[in-house]
Amino acid sequence: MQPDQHSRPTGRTKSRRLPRAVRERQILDAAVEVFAERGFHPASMDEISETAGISKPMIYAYLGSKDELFLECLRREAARLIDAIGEAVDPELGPDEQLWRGLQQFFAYVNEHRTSWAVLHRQASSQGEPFSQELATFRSRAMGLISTLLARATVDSQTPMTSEQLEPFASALVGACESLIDWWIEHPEHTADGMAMRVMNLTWMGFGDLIAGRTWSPAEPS
Amino acid sequence: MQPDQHSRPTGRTKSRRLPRAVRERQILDAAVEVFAERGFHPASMDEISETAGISKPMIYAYLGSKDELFLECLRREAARLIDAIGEAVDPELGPDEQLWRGLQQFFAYVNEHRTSWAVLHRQASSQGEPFSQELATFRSRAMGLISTLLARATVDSQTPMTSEQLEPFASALVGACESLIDWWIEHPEHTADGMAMRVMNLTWMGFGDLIAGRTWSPAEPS
Amino acid sequence: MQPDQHSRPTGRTKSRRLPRAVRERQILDAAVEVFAERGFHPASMDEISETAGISKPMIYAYLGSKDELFLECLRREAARLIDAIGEAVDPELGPDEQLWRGLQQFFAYVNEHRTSWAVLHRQASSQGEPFSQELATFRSRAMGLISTLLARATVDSQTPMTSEQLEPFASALVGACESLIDWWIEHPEHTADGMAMRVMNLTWMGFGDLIAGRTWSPAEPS
Amino acid sequence: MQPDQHSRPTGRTKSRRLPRAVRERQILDAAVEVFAERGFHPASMDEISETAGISKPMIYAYLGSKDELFLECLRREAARLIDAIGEAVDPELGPDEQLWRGLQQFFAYVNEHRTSWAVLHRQASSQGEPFSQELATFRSRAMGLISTLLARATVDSQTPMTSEQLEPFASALVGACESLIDWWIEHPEHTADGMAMRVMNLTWMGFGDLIAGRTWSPAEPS
DNA sequence: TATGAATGAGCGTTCATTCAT
DNA sequence: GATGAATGAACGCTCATTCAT
Repeated sequence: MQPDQHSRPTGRTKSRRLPRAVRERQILDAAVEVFAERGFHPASMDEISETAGISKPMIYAYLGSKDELFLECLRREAARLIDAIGEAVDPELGPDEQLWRGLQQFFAYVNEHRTSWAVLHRQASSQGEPFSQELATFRSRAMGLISTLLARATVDSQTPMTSEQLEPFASALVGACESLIDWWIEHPEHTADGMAMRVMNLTWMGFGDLIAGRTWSPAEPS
Repeated sequence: MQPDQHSRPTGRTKSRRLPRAVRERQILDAAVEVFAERGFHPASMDEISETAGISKPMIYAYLGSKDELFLECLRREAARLIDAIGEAVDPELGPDEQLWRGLQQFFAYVNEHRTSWAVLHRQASSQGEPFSQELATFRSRAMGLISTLLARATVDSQTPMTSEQLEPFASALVGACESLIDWWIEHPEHTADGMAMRVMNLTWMGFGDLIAGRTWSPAEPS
Repeated sequence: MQPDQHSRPTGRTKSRRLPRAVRERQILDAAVEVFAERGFHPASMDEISETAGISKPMIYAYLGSKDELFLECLRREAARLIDAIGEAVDPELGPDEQLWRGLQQFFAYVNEHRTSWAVLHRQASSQGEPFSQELATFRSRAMGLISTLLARATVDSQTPMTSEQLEPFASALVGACESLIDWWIEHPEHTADGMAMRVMNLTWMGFGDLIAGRTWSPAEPS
Repeated sequence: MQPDQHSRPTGRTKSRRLPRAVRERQILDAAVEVFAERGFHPASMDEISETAGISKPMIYAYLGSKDELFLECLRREAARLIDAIGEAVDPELGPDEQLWRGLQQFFAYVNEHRTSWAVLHRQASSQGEPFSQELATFRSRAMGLISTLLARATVDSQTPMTSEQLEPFASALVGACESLIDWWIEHPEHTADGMAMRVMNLTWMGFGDLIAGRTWSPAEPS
């Protein structure tokens, strides 16, 4: 019926016999793409295997079930994001500058990896137990960074706060960022730095200061 | 699941042949419950019909397809939430007090209607176009309230801000609340007012003030 | 939900309490219309009841199941067609004139009652046993008329033929007419008489005569 | 049902994992059988898959939806019938002899493939647009053959007729054959050649000649 | 009498998953 | 190692039919 539809477009004839690591990367790339575009349930293993250019049995052999595949996507993308942010923060700086750098990097990363973020955040949060659990792990790592940072900043004040007390604030900060990204998608004319600045103004200064005309701005030439 | 919700009027004695409006409510109640527990796709019309105690054909006759049913759930729950919040705000008060009342009511409502909130927020945001559209409509209404409120507050300041400029801050505020709810679920020992207070401290005062030991608290006995 | 959609368009307020015969006619009219438009299986009892302006339980009370309803449609429409044709034939005339009159009337009837014909012929012939049986009954009555007519015509010839021998020819004649109607639908510019003439030319004269330029035409002014 | 149709090659020893082309043939065979026996709508994909000895998903993978499957049946059977007839006609012969051979072959084919014919004709003609369209295509090909044949025959006569003028006659001829087959089914004692002869007598000679005792018969020993 | 309300049963379709080669 | 072939199980949806009022 369809006689000559074989042979992948990319010159690789047959493309067989690749090392396992490469295959796994191909599969995960395709999976992230398809999960991001369709959502977890509507994404079919058929489409993922076609996108990856690898037959379904291979996917099952390498990554297990659809759930495990999705979890693996989650872990990889989360690690990438955390790494990107971690590299940007310099513990020598003041707390507001550290937060600022982290936010800068966060929005820059999301800007460049929209699909990753879609998989990571929106899809994972809405599916049941195994995934939201994984997402929670990632989130708590991000929140841990933030609350530790803030805790250190209060150490010398009159009312030092434990990192545990600061956890809900970190959570709220993360949520604020996630929500702002939705707004950003509909207002793409703003820059990543502009978005980070908004978060600083809201969470460092607060509406009280904003209303009074006091805003936050980064220190002299970064 | 919710033991004393409506209490079958006639002690389960074949209370069939109810008027349409009643059936529609039963169906929507069941649908919200099942969608919240399973998520949109995994929720099956069979389970919804069993939960509602009504056969599937009636669901289709009254509410249409699964998509339409979900949309209707969304609309009802969103309207309820918005109403609950709207009733709590008194335009005579100062902006921080208004925000405070709104947040109080919001967390109180969510506390009492966890399943509604799950349907409304997490499920709707992760499914495709027809639903995220509906959710956006609801969200923008909430954000409109907030940004208008803040805009009025800056009118007399040196740097008045338009409600449009304040929109991203409103979006971030909403996201912060949503995220805090996740944290709350894992720390249920806190009260709704405590949660609202945290949001006030973050968004009205900001980390800057928090670190310096300045916090927000409601006006004298309300 | 839809508060004021009652009250039939036709002034009859409520239209209740009509004699049974009238109800049955309404139902059959609607059924023929819907069966003709949709086909037997795709036609739903819901649509029939809506078209008739009568609730479904009434249909079941008066005409029985969907199958029985369709059979009743068949019987009524077949009787009408046979009657129309029977009235046109005058046993005093010659056989070709009788055939001609019958065909005239047949095409005239079909022209005016397309939906009836659709129900009668195309739908009935393709559904299973109970219906094709009914259709066969009708057909054999029509074929009986024709073959009797032809048999009488051969009585005085050298090779008289029994009406039984002529039956297959009658069947073929009926089939030719049915098929011509399909062609007619796509060439509606032709008149009913023109169609009848074609049948006469084919079945009375035959290709042999046609090719030789000999055609049939009705007797002097009818 | 048909005992000696293909004879499972390996005596039913789990002969799974067959190439696609073979499976497609099996599916189409089963589909034709079931569609013919039950009709289009009452035929269920379940029964087709059981009859074919193949699970439903394979049917969908190979042939698409129920509609597409039916269309494919139509195309295959129509092509077979047209081929069978086309092979029988010899353009060197006179027009009546050509028609005679074609009819001979037609009745012989239908005699051997009753189910095919049932699918082709009765089912396709009564279902909606996509199918009657396909049937019309097939029919017009058959009619084209006939009317061209007749047109050539009149070329040298006093009143030459275009193939377009002859189209309705061809249509009627086809309908006559179809209807005769119904009669044949109830009188199976007649031979295929006998049936073909009846058509010749009706359409080549006409009732006029028949009544007068003039009949058609094939040329000397064929 | 007349009907809105109600359902059992079934259909077309799809998908994650696994054999057999 | 790699894949085309294959399926059990389920899902969304509809329909003919009947009950209770």
